[in-house]
Amino acid sequence: MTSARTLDVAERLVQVRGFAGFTYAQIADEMGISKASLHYHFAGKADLGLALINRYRTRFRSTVEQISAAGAPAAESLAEFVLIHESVLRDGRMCLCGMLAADYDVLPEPMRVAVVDFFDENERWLAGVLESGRDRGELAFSGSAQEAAQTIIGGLEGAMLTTRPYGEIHRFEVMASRLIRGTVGADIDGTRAARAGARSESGPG
Amino acid sequence: MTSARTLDVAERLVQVRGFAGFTYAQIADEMGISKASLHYHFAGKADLGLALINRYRTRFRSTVEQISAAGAPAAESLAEFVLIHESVLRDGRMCLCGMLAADYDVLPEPMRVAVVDFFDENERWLAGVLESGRDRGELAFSGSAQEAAQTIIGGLEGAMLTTRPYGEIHRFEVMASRLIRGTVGADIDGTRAARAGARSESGPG
DNA sequence: GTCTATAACGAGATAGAC
DNA sequence: GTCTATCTCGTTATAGAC
Repeated sequence: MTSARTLDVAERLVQVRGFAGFTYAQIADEMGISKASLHYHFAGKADLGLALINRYRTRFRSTVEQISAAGAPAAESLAEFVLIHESVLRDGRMCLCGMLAADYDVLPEPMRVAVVDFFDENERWLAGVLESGRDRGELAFSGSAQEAAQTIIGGLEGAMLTTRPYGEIHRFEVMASRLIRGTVGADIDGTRAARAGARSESGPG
Repeated sequence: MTSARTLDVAERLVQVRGFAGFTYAQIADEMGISKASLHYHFAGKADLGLALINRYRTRFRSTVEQISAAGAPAAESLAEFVLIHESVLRDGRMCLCGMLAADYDVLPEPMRVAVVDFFDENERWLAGVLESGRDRGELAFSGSAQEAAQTIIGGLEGAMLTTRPYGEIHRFEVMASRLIRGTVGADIDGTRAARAGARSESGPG
């Protein structure tokens, strides 16, 4: 249990402060335990960092696979994919692996490999969504689905990166919407509106 | 002179390692002087960081103003804007302010303000290019030029961020090309090809 | 599994000679 | 302007008791 809580706290710290900018002392303080206890669960910062990526990647995978499994129209799946990122940003965080991509040069080798694996995996998943969306005539783009997927993933990471200093989620929404429309010709604002509608209907209004 | 050299060395270190990941000792080593000497020129890390952003911003401004002054077609100006980023990436670096945007939460307040100012200024310049390009019928996009500019700048930052771990500049080129085409309907590959042609003509071949 | 204590190192920063 | 020497603090990490 402590391991999981440690990962929760450390994850947020890395997403907010970067790999070089977070410390065992910060985790320990927040959890109300000692630094030494942390070392029992994660021998070193490199081990903790690697565990963070692996858990993040697994969780991310399960989320996107739920999206695919729903079998919704491509535009809707894309909107959900964007919403994953948006929810992270709403919490004031950068994507874990986006942050670690910035820190890439100071990462221990095993973490570097894991970060690249994360992007590769998401790129493959997204390319699959784009490919089948194009097959069904729901999406339109030239060239390979892989390239389009790279463009979307990079664009979302950049949207998070440049929005965070402003603290205005609207910035991200606008960029993501234009990015998806421009890259594969899909409109995700419909899903966003439906979501907002669903929220207000089920809300205390 | 030492101040300028210090900024050169520190700039690269920040672009590669982040603000929390670079140290006075690294600068001093590389320059062959002592840490104490650095403190004579820049009292603290916060002062050095602020000086870095201000110089970067000034240099960036002069570069983009040269682009506008050339009065080339919008697509060409956009290609030049992309090439600024590409040349940074070729050197294995992240955009200075993109990197600092990742480090935003650990930056001293004056640096935070300067980072946002940098993005605001470039967004204004780019929005101007897009607006006049649309007026002349060279570009096509819906909504405000400001939003389109935000999308492009964010997209380029993200393209740099996600390309750097792979070390394959081609990734960036593909993303940038798609980003510009998708956002404002311009093709920058023409300028890229012309550049490559010019290079091979003037080269030793 | 958690603790206190501490080691070992590197960080930013300062004093004062030259 | 640059140096050596040093300070102080924070960092990762370990030892060993409980």
